[in-house]
Amino acid sequence: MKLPRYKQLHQRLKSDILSGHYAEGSLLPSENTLSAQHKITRVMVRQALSALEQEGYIARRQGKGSIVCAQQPALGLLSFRGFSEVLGETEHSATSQFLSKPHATTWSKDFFFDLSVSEQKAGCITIERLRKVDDQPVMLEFTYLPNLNIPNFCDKKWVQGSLFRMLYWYYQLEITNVDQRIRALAAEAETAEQFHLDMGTPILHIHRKYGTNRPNYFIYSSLYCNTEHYAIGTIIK
Amino acid sequence: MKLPRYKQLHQRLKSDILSGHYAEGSLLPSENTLSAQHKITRVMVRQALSALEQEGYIARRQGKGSIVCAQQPALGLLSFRGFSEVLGETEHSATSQFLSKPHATTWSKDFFFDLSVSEQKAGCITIERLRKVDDQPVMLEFTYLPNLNIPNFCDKKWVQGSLFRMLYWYYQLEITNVDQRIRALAAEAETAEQFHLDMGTPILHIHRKYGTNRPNYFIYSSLYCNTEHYAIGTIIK
DNA sequence: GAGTGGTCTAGACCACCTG
DNA sequence: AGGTGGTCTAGACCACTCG
Repeated sequence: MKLPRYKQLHQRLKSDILSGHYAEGSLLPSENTLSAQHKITRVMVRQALSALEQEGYIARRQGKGSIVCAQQPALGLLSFRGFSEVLGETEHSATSQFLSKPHATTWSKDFFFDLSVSEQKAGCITIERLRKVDDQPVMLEFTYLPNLNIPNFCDKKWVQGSLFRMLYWYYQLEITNVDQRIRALAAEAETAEQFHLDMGTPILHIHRKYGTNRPNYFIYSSLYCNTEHYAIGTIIK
Repeated sequence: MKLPRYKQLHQRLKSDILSGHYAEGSLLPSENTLSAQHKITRVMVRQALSALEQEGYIARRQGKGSIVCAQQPALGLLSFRGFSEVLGETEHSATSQFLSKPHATTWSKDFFFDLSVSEQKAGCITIERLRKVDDQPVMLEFTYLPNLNIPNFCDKKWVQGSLFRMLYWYYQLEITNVDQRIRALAAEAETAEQFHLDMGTPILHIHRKYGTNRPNYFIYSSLYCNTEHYAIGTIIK
């Protein structure tokens, strides 16, 4: 089980970018330099860099070099956009709080996706978070991780406040795709309360199933969003 | 302005796949064959095939060959998912109808995205479509194309009922990314009527800005969805 | 065993950017 | 002018699939 050398280089560079060894906006060593350092041909170096480029970690400019990109959240998927932001105004202050400590439980009987037998048996870790923008609660998120091969998850420190970064850091777990179902709902009593809204107010709801680089390991999420003042923005490439 | 040979091969193969010259599920000629036929090295053939693979047109299998994939809609972005489908039941019958013939107009004064001066001057082509699933109206879509370098658009025949396929066919225009804002709204009188719903029912709304392979050419879209019975499903890779 | 894609080498020239 | 990434050649051996 030996990794090809260009994949080794790819992972090495990715780790270095994620750890901050190469700062955002700075240049990676040139292709010739990497080629000499790692004693592989430029063709192989380029294969590693192409992968990094495709994943959005670097941008390559002829005559310049390989520029380390600003890091987007997993898949550039989920971000709030205030309408004021569209008009070029100032940034919003976003915060995130836990409604409960992440904890291991059994799956709900009427869970929103079908689960495999091994997922069923393993049980899940439940994470409940409320996100606020400008002190307004805008997103209520329930995340469910099958309790499989993520030892001591609940005791780990979060990395930069991000679940996905944490999963990569401790378990080399990466998100590779998302399958989601989006609906508009009328707020029920409980969610209405969380958002300080009247019952029946239109609320955005998303069911998500994240695929990962571990075969048959999926992460599930159920999100409620108050989109009265902020829309959900997604950029897809 | 000469295209690199591997890009020529890439485009040639893509056209052949889209035109049905290579059927879905069949094999492309082997790398060695393509290399000999086009008198370029295998390295360059592989560069072309990698691009096709990344775009989702082919899947490569060691020892087997390059398999032509089932063609997904642009970016695999927008599809309706009935909940019954999740339960493994039968397919739904989806139809699409024009509420008006595509026509050239000026932009609305309070258009939902900022427009460049050249876009403003060119005016836009407006397309109004209503999509139904099982005879239930589920999506009302307004699409706006800047009237720039798409001659005789309104006279063209649609290709397989798809706007994006049509744009590729006549103008080699491809969608490269999407920036969207999603909200839950209370239905207004007009949309409520289209969907046969009561006013105030929660409705999903999406503003989209599509990027293309033409620099500074964008396509805009405003969508209303009734998600009472069907959720919007998106798969992102 | 023949053919496929996957990995890899050691060169070359060109287009572009920056000092 | 020197260094960067972009394009390109002509080979090689390996891992895998299939008949």
